[in-house]
Amino acid sequence: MNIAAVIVDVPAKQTDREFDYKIPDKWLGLIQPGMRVIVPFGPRMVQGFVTGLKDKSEFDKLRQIKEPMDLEPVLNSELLQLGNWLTLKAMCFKISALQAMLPSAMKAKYEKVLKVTGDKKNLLDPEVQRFLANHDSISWKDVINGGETVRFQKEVQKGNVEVIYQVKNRMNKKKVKMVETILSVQEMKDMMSSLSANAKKQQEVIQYFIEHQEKIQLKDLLEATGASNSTIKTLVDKKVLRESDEEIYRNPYENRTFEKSNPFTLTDEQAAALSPIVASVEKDEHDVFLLYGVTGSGKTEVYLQAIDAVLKKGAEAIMLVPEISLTPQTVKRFKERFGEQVAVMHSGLSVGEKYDEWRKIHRKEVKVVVGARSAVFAPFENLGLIIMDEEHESSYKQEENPRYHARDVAIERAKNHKCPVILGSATPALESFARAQKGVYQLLPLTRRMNNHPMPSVEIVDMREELRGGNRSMFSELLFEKLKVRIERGEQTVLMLNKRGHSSFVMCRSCGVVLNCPNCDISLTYHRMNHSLKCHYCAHEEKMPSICPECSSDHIRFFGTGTQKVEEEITKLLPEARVIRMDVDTTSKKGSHERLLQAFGEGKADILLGTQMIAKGLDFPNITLVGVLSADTMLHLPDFRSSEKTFQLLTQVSGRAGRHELEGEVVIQTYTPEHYSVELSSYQDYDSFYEREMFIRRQNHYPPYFYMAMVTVSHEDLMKTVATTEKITQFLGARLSKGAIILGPVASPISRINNRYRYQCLIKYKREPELQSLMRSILEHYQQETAQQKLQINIDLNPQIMM
DNA sequence: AGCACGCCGACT
DNA sequence: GTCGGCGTGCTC
Repeated sequence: MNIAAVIVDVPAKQTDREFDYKIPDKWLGLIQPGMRVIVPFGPRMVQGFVTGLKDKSEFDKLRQIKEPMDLEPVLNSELLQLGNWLTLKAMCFKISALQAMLPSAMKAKYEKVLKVTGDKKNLLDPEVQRFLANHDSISWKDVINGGETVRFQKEVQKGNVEVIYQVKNRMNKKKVKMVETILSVQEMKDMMSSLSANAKKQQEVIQYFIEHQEKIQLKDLLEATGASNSTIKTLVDKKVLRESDEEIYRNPYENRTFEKSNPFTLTDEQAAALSPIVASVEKDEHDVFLLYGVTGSGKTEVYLQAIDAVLKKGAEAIMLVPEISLTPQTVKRFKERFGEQVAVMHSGLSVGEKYDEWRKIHRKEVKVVVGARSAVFAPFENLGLIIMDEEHESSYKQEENPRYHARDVAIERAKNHKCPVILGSATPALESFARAQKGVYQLLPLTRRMNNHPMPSVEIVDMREELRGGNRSMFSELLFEKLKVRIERGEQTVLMLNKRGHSSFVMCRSCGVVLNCPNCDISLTYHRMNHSLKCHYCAHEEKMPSICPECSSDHIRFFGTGTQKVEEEITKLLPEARVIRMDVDTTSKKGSHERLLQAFGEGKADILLGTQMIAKGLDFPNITLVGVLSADTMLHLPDFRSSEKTFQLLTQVSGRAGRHELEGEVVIQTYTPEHYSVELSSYQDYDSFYEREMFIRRQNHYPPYFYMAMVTVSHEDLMKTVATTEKITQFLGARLSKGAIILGPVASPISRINNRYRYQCLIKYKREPELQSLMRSILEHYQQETAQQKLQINIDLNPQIMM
């Protein structure tokens, strides 16, 4: 077994297969499947994953593995197999699937360095010598930036300079310097007397080690003794002390303490939901449970106790939460119950912190991981349970390659491990609820709120009426009155502005022109910070004009009610109200999300104003009013799921009110009060919504009645884009069954991004066993053109967003 | 993806 | 006659 099959880090169709390498004798037995290695590939070095070992290769001129990057496999056999599954499911390259399962810190960083060969320095072109100054190596990037490529290439040809390809980890293990003594106490005491009298600091350090023999961090030792680095160095040279580097974990929760919490007594409903889960955990059975519980019904406690059962049998659990709700509140509940056994994975952590949390899992130092989408790949080997909270959330679908849905991955992994999956939601995705109805998933309902708190009362305000009544502000009279009362009573309010759809776009009031991005067919967004206009799809940015570029009128201004504008209006109307605003602007800095929520929780504000990000996971006892400023902004998006999304969002945000002793009220402002998703969300009536929406889905042949696949084609040339999409559409039309519905080619809802036109073709189908291979052959057919970046073809086998 | 190789046009 | 443009094909 001295040959390794390796998937190299070159995401291209032609290299999307195993390459064989000889394992050098010194690494024999050490190199295992699942390890990352550095291998020569053509003229350069690349990272690769060992996927298998063998004795023979079809290929006879094998090259050798240069070196391993890991001492132990980073992907176990289950994850390697999952990688193959993911490759098929997401139609991505094998390398992309493997890399998606690891923290980004483990992606390779490549550097090309030029180094002067041996003693050839004085043979170099004087210009080259000058450019090198007194270094004997230089990064290729610097050579390009300095415009010296030609001269250096000549030197390379002459053999005066050699090219070195380096492959490095993106992130290193964090290390600290430790100091310890290598002498006995007696030896140190002897030493003390022989030291000269003016070596005061050395004496103090030795005295310290006479009193404490343990290893200590250099930093702490310096602090404790007042000695300096040079003193320590002297003592190291005198062979009194020894310095060493020790790996440590970056700890994002360093300054937090978590008080141990104990399981609560469950309500009858909770207990009834928990028992089949525990039974399944104990019997090592694969089941999918849909925990369908109204907001505030105590789903989290069921999760916690289910995990408890998993830990009791010595297994591990993955707890998935949507990115946005990974607030300290959520983390806290898990850390309080399971203490040091919990690792946390979410985008708020730095690359290094994520890497360290991952290593804790890999080294089996933790048993539970709480994290967003990618945590579904946590390298546990004895998985006992996977939980997906708020399973309807769209953030579980990765919208870039590999386009996987964490729900599918969770179920696939649970099958491999013979363990249950819990999908939890107050407003399940229609696909999930339909499966529960069919008995594919097991439905576990929680119909009542904890301690029998009533559901909040919801009032819908028709904003058209308000306008007719002469109220042109963004607050209806009702909402404003209720808001005033809360402030008088010292209770808290959550105001949600559903900004998606149209944010603060800029329009001329004279000629009606809307300012669009020159590269993308999308309106520019006004940013107050630097008084500029930005495109959210490309990097385009321009100054806010003072006159309309079309008609030169100065009646140009930004529209759309941004959170900033709402905040200004509140300050005008209720100057005494303290407002915390949460949106992309105020939460972009690391940890600011947490800080703002904490401040609100501590009662430092009366109003929490924000976008969707405040709809989930908030659980503060003092919130008695929730206001939705405009419920219907996302209702009219060109997406068949927009009703579902609206219903879910309104129901979720309403659930923020009255979760504790105080009763809650909700005011929903809308221009379409008659729409069923607005109306039914006010009764929190998921079941009726489900019936209504399923009827529409059936009529229009949408999921869950049909599966979907979407092909998006983009090219700089509009005609080429249309023609290619047309060809693909015809190709599929001729080969798919009669039951398949093929829509297209049509322009994407965002018809141009970064000067590339976008067309799409949507396939709705019930059963197409050939679909995957047809899609593969499409990709293959256009391989050359896509490789040259002229053409882009994106295939999503389960699109969540129609853009 | 890189990178080498190789085949054609415009320069010393 | 050579330099350098980019299309073509390969990487164990």
